[in-house]
Amino acid sequence: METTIRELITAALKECYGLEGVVFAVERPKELAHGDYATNVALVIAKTLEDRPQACAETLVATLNKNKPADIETISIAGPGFINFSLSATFFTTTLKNIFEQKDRWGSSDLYKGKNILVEHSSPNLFKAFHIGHVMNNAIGESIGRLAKHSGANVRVISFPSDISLGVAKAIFILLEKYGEHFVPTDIATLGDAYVEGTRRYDEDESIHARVKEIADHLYQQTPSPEWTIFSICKDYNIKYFEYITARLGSHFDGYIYESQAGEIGKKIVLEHTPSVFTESEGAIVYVPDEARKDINTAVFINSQGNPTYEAKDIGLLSMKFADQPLDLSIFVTDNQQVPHFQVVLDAAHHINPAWSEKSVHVHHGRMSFKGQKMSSRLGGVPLAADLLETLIAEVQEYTKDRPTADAKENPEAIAIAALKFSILRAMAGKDINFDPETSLSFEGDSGPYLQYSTVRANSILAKAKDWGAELPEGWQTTDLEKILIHFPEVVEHAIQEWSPHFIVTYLLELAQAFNSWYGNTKIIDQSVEQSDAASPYKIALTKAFTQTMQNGLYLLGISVPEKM
RNA sequence: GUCCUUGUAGUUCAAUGGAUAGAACAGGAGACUUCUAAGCUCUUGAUGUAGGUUCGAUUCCUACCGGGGACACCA
Repeated sequence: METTIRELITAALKECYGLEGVVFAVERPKELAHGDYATNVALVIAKTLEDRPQACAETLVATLNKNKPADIETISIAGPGFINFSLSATFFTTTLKNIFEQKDRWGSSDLYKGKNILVEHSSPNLFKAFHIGHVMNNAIGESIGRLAKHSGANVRVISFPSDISLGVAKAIFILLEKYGEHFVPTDIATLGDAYVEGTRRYDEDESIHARVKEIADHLYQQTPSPEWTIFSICKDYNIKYFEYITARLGSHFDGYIYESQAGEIGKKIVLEHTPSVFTESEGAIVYVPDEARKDINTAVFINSQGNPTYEAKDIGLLSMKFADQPLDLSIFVTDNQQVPHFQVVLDAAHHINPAWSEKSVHVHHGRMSFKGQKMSSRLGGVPLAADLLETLIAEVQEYTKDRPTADAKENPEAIAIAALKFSILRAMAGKDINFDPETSLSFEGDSGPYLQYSTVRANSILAKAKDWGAELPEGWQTTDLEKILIHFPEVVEHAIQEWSPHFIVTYLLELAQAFNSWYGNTKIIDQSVEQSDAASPYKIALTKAFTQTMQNGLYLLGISVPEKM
């Protein structure tokens, strides 16, 4: 519909003024009272035409009215010269029918139809605990992966685990010392603790440096040794744990690229492009950006020992990503601390293969900060993902305890995860999130559970409903719910264009509020009467359209809908 | 010091340069013999400071102030 209106206006501009190529907006007005679509075109052209915006609007509206399709009811002028379009009732019923036909595909777009998109997110540092920061990355990455799938593209989702590093060598040192060479991990905490302890010991005790470096060498060279054996076992264990925890959060990965693999390839590529792209400086291989680029730092790609740094590893990663398949888009998700790093890497990569930088999209999110002492008193330190989930699940169970409608067997984890993901995805990615469990993880008001609850309640009506139909009842007054419903595909498209899940969140809140408000004032089915009122089938259809839209939207956020709540 | 980023009610978040800056939580009030009250209705309250660009600025530009981050051999 947006496209139709746009074309209509473009034609009118040409007819009235002979104007072409005017940039104007067609959008959903903030106020529903202002109609279903609005355009600022009159305000835009008023200046070049040296006429009053209202006068331009009047001329345009006269022409628009002549060519008006049946789906548009009225075209009016308002405020400083906006042109507002109100749609006919038939358009809403057509949309409802579309929703029932398209089902799970309702709202999906074809922006990247037939393209190949690779999404990388949730890249863990093996041996380091999966904490709340990873949850944030996972929530955003998972949602972007799902948005990509709704863009018509072939999507592959991968993760880039950091496996071998000096830090891991420190952890192995501790494990060998404490448990000997026949160590077999039985829980994830032991590994995380070893990492922390190793880092501390390395800083305090210089006498272990030589041994730790030897361990690191053996890992890099894959030398048969006790450390290599332990490392291999622990790496498998960590990956299994990573898969377990991300599966609980709703993610699945199509594959992994390990940092150790990327490092070797990256080093080779960097050496091949020295000195054409990279230069030698003080024994290291560095990249010096163009002088005009003040926003990019010089960075070391291969250190003076001849080992690839993080930068070279990312060059290797880029090469591997683009080697696997012809990619149209490569999206990777990290926190914004790494923005400067990737600016250097992509700038350097452009000189090696322009596609690597041109087709890469870096989605960066803010970091979680914690409000006061509350978080630590509740969970202790930086919360691990698993601990946070347990705490939330316990709270959900407490909340649900006295609710007659909730099934005792109902999955409280789905509600806990919804609360968590909502608090992350509601905000525009890129900004830091001030994480206050008391308010951020609410089950009431604007929250994940609110969205779930609205859907569950509507579903329970549908379970009782019999006849339904999208035929418009006589004298039906179009509701806010219908007016909001029709915009879902545009919202999804916007979220895809910006790779911003928060547009979906904002929209679903608005939609759920409209439904709840309508629900509070309307009887949808009347069980006391033998035959429901004449409008009932349509109301049920509307409810059905609502739940379908909510389900599709929540899917894009990685949030599932329970049976009962 | 250089560069990047951010600043909106008491709090957590919205607002492609547009119409009266929206929600939610917290605070105050209320309705219901009704399909799930995690709900609904009403209410108090905000654009860091100073300039500039224009028909119009939370949005763009400049300076300042306050957060966050990066600045060569960690990831």
